[in-house]
Amino acid sequence: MTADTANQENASRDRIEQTILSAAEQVFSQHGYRGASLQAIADQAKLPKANILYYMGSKQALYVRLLNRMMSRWNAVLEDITAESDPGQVLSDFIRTKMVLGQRYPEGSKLFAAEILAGAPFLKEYLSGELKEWVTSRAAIIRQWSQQGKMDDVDPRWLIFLIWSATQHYTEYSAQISGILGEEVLSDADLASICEFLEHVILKGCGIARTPPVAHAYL
Amino acid sequence: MTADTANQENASRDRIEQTILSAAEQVFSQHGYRGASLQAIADQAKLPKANILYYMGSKQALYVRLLNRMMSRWNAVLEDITAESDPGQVLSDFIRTKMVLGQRYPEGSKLFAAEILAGAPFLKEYLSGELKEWVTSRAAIIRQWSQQGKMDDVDPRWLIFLIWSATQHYTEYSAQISGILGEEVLSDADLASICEFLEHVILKGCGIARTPPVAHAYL
DNA sequence: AATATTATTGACCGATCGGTCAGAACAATC
DNA sequence: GATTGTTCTGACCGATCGGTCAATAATATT
Repeated sequence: MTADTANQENASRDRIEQTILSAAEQVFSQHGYRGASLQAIADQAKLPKANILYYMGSKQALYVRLLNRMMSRWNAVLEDITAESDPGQVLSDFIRTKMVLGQRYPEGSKLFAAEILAGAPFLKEYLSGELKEWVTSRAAIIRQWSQQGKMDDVDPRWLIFLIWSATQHYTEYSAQISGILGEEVLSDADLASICEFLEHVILKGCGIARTPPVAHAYL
Repeated sequence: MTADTANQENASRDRIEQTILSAAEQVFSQHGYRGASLQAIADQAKLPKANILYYMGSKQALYVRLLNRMMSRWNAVLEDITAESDPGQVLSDFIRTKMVLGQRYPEGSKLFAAEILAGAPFLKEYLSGELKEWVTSRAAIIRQWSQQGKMDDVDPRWLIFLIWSATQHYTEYSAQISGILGEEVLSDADLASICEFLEHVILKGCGIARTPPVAHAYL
């Protein structure tokens, strides 16, 4: 096997795997792990069912792989904040980043939500390990901001959960939002309006002076 | 059938139906409509599978019945607000009521969430009908509050969604919250702290002067 | 006591589940 | 062109799916 053909083969394999992962993400996110069937995933990917198993091994392996892919997308968020950071800037970015991630990977977000609803059987370890550390360390920094008088003395954990829930809501409850607003998908104007609202309420609610308004390219 | 025996029979029937509904709510809320099996529900209820179908007719009928029961619990929320109401009092109550409802009916809340995640196949009509009207009418009142200068000029729809998401989060993501906090269930002190936080941030964030602090019995 | 009604459930139905496997089809190496 | 290795997939497996049904048991009505 030459380097050329190896690359070609791998590229072909990658393309097929991406097709399967994308199809599986849709089905799993809608119906959860148990509710999803390999046949439904195969239909979505327009491949024979046996082909799915040939590439992914098993239903569980496919599911875990999707979870890991989604988790890895979150690694960069709020990675480099310090006690000296500007709370307004950081929280603004946090809100916008989470909002963009949700809009960019709606199926991944819903997949995560379904996993949590089922009691997080495959993510228990991650939640009580990595994610707990993530929250603890960020909470410590936010507490320092409060002590420095940069913001009100609120419980940082509840603040993080608030931003999580508020942003996640618009992807996971998209069916509800659409039904209520009467729009099939949120327009860019809606998204901008929502970001603006969340920043206004959360920053003001935490007693943070807003950083000078900059024109954000949030999508 | 005498009146006495009729009551007795109906009481017996009611008790069995409640057992089934409760068991089904647990299973459906964890695994969604497709992921739930009648056998799992029967095991949970400690009844033969055929008995479930004898009382409920079909899987779909059982599911729809659960959805309706959950929806009916929400009917009273924010029912009697007017342009003259005090925003601080109303939003405070809204936050606490939603928080209590989520804690009181965690399985029902999760059931609803799973239905929305699946694309709301059984609730599309409700969302774009009753619920849309509910939101529209409340939004109109909130807008009047803004015009009267009682609060900032924020989009009332985003405000309603914010309160929904923030409160719902603690029931639907209970597995995540537990994992991160390292507590199996939220303590009463945690709940009080969360309510306090949400009121502080949301009211202040909307420019609403807080109503004099009253000792609330929120659970 | 006899009869009618309702409640209960094991056995079974066709369909679908996740997963296996043998062999066809295809491509790379010699 | 023969050989080797990889990709692909129809056919099949036992288990489970939602649902039916006939029988039995229990209860009401007469």
